[in-house]
Amino acid sequence: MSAYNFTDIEKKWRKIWENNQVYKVTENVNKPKYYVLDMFPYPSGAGLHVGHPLGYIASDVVARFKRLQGFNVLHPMGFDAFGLPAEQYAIETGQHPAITTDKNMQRYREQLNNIGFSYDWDREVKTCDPNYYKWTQWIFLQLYNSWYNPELNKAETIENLIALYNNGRANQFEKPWIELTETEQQKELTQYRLAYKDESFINWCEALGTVLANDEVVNGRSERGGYPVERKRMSQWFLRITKYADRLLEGLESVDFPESLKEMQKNWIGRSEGAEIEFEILTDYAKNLTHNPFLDLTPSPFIDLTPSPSPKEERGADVSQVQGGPFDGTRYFNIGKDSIKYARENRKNKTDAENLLWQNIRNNKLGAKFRRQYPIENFITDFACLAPKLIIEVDGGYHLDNEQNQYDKLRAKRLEILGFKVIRFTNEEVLNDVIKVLKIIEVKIKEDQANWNKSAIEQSTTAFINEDTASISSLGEGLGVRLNEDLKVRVFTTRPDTIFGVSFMVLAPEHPLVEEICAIEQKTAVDDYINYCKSRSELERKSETKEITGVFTGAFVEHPFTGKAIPIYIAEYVLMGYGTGAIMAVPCGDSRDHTFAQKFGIAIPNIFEGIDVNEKAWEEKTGIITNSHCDRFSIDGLNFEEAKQKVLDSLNHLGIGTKQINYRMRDAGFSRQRYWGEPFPITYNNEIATTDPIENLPITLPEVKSYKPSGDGKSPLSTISDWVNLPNGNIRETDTMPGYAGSSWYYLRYMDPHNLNTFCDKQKSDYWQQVDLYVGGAEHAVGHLLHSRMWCKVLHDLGYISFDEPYKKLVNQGMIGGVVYHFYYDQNERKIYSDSVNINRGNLLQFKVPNEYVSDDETFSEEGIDGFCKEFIQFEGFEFVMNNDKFTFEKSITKMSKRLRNVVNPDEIIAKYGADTFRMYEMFLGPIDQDKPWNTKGIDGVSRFIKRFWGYCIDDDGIISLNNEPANEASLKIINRTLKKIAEDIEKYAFNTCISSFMICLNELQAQKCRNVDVFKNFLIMLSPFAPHTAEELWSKLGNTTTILDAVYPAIDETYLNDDAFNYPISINGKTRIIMPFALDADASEIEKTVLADSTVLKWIEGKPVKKFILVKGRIVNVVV
RNA sequence: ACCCGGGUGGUGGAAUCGGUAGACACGCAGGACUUAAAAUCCUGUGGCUUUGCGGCUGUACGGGUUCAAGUCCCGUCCCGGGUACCA
Repeated sequence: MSAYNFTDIEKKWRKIWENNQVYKVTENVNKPKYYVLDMFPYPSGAGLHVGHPLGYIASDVVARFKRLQGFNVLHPMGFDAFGLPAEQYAIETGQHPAITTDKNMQRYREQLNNIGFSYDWDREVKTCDPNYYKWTQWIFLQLYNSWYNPELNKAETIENLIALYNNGRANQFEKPWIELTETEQQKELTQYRLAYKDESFINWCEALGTVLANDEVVNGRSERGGYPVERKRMSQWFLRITKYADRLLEGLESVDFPESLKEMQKNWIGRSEGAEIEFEILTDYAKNLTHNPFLDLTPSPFIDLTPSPSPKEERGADVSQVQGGPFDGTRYFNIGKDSIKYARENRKNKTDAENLLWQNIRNNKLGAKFRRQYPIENFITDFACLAPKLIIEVDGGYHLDNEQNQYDKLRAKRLEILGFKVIRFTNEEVLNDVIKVLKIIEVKIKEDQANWNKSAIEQSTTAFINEDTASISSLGEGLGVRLNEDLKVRVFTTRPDTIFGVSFMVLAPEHPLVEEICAIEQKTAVDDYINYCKSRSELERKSETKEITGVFTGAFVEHPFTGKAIPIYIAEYVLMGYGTGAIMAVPCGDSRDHTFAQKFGIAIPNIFEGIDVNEKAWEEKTGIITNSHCDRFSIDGLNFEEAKQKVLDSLNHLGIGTKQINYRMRDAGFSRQRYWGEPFPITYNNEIATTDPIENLPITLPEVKSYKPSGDGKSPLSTISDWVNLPNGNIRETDTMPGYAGSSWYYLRYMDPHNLNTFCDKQKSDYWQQVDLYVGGAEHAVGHLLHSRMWCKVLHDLGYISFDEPYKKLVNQGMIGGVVYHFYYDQNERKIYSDSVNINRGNLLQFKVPNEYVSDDETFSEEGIDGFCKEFIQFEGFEFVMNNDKFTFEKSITKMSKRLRNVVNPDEIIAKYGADTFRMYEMFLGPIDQDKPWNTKGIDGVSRFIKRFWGYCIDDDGIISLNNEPANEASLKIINRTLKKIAEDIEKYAFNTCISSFMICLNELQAQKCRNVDVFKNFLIMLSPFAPHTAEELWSKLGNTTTILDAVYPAIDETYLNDDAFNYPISINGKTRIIMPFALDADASEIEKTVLADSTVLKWIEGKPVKKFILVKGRIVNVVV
């Protein structure tokens, strides 16, 4: 046979393919389209390693296969070219990142071409190319100029929002829109823009004078150099991705992603459904405490919450405090602070009449929840019931005054507009015959009860709240002034069903209420605790073993059902950034609350039937609720779902709780204080952001003397004054965009890569539509994939593209690992331990060592140690604890990375075995989505296969040794079956079994001595996606003048797929004993007769009676005796 | 701690619906060719047992359902990934 000279063959065809532009693709409406996309690489200096191509090969196989099937296949490649390594290299060497990046891209392209991918390089996309990032900037402007309209549930242009303001939509400044200054208008709009600026924390490293990315920070120190890192507050760009939380979640239903990846995205978004519940604060009562309340909740000593009434006092119900004209019905006011204080005063100094009435109507005594001194709009009502909407006023003497009378009338009118009924009593009426008064109230409640339908209640709970605050507070953004904030703690809980298990409340130490509610006696303790929290760095908070800490505030809330007083604590374990920053603690149902209760000696009321919660909380959502009732309400005997619903309904009736959905996901930071990224098309005029007009795009990166950050936390761009300071006096934004900006939409640019007028022509995106198959690593599960999904939805909402999910199907290729060596070290003792040194590694930190410091015998030579310490100066002066005078590493398999320098280069493999063998071997390694360590051991098997295939088709003189001798039945069977199997397996992305099938097919054909040229032509076609060079060479040797790329995947001849006989395994009692052939259409009774007459079968039956005879056609026979 | 994956020979891994466990390879052992080596080809290769035919056993472990379980159910252990005082 003529030797299989892969080097020549591969070189030859690569050249021909390139010259003939065989991979060029254009929109062709006559063919169905298929879009196969790889996650484009970041062109690092280290070049490709063997892990990269795994996914690329898989997608290339699919692309080539789809082409054989007649699809118009888009299979592009490009580079995610902005990034930190090039910038760091620039800082070190002064080399412009564009130059290094360019060089690296060149090298990548070469390496990729060596593997024989079918990319249309005409469509190459480079994110650092101004012609590309022009459109990244343009999309940013679309984000900036859009807002998310919750009514339409989609993004729309900011002009629509401005129009709403012009039509009287409320704003935070409480003035008509046209009266706002531009700064105020922009401030208002900033709350809605999909791209906005806000203050937030960054990782600041003083020693390096730079901002660090999260993964550049290791254990609270900079990865490079190990310098301390602190959190610094800076103004940063954000993308309002949280508005898309629900749609990103819903969208997952419509796409074919791996379950685990969907799960990750779901967790990241972290939607949790629950309720927000208000608890009224009883600040004053703590002062009267004489004994520890926590151990003594039932029966509560605080059931009577009324302190001795103070002398009557004329309240100035105080028209003067009402700002502006109160009755025009269009403007809303938050209640003034003084009014609230005043309301509190009144709570303390109740009139006798009010007290009497209060004692008789509180705690749902009349079947409805009343509150005292309840502010509605700018009024303070004596008693208010939100459902039914009822207000009871008890009048003192001054109400007889004429002016006041007038005012009362007007106020009653306004309250009626809001849907409230006002009943008015005099002090005397109440004091003389409270029973009569109560009856009147009860009748009113009953009258209204008929109308207690849900929608009415929903209205009632929102109508009296300032529209602006309502929308904001429901989004959990904590902006604006909330009505009644001073009087209530709002908590978020996913377990409203456990409300009777509440025995304390916890606020985050940063909670704004803390200062206000804190009792004087507790002030010192609370301040100390807050200071303690502040002093603790992020590092300490995270690394320290989770010990629960906290402190009592001295304040209480009232339990909405039982009326008992519940102490309020502050504790670090409640985070200000999630939910409302406050929780109702249920120690019997939450382990953290349980620990806390135990530590602070708080009661642990048990509400779970038959479950012991003394030692441990019961966190399951199963079981029956008990001990959960008050006078008029009970959820005893209900399960989780029922109880939750009932409590929610009731809270809703009472107007103190609403269903609430919270998300863990935060808005995405979009600012980097770096050089090598897209500049923002934003300038500032007196702090007001102005967008660059589209015709000015791209805003290109200027040349800069030093790539070092400015040292004050700003990007190097800030040092170029003639770039920063524009002729018109505006100042340019000096942040740059993060790495994910460019990669969030690149799949669209491939469709129309050279368009100078738009990011992607709609006609083209309408043709190519979604990516049919997207292949890439799972490490992008949340970052890149969520961002590009969001961008896609925004572009869709704004009408630029017609689909709202970018990727139809996603396959995660597994990681190909490399060997990594590591050691354990003790930061305090300053010691580094060798392998097999007997020490508890549990308390030590691990450090992975670049491979170059490790010699073949896995030891660390003396020189190695020196070099190592020079590079990793944080270990300078550490003692190396040896084992038998040797330092040995521990070994593991990890992701190949430039940083660990354990990279295996594909070029070497290709030089030795050829690209086709390399391609097939990577596919043969195992399922595409599985992680596997790289080893070259098995490659010989694939290499032999290709050589054998070659040698079987080509004789010693290099002449085709296939012929026209008709193929026999067996050969036609195997080739047809393999054709079917390969097609099926590719659709299933089971590439490893494809390779096995090829081997089996060749083995059989060889055994059958089949050299039929048609059989082998078919073989070549199905082999070509995997081994394109070899297939093409043999294809042309067979006399074909067109490329095998344009061949048609052979039709499968069904007649060869079905056998007419089958070798039945005959088992007796489930154990296979012999094999007997039967025709597939053989009669069942015939088979039974024959089987039971067989001597071997008889032997195993041992004369026992046959109980059952099971025949599964084409599968098995089982005889049960 | 929680949520996802996964656990099959010396190794990588096969095994549509529950239906012959270990396909296809690597490695190893023996043989052929060769002066020799490489390459190539042939034979064998889960474990235990038996001279042999054969038998027993076997898919992390323990139970269960079934005529039949790697596959389904319950419990346990281990490995990998993700997330985390998220209420």
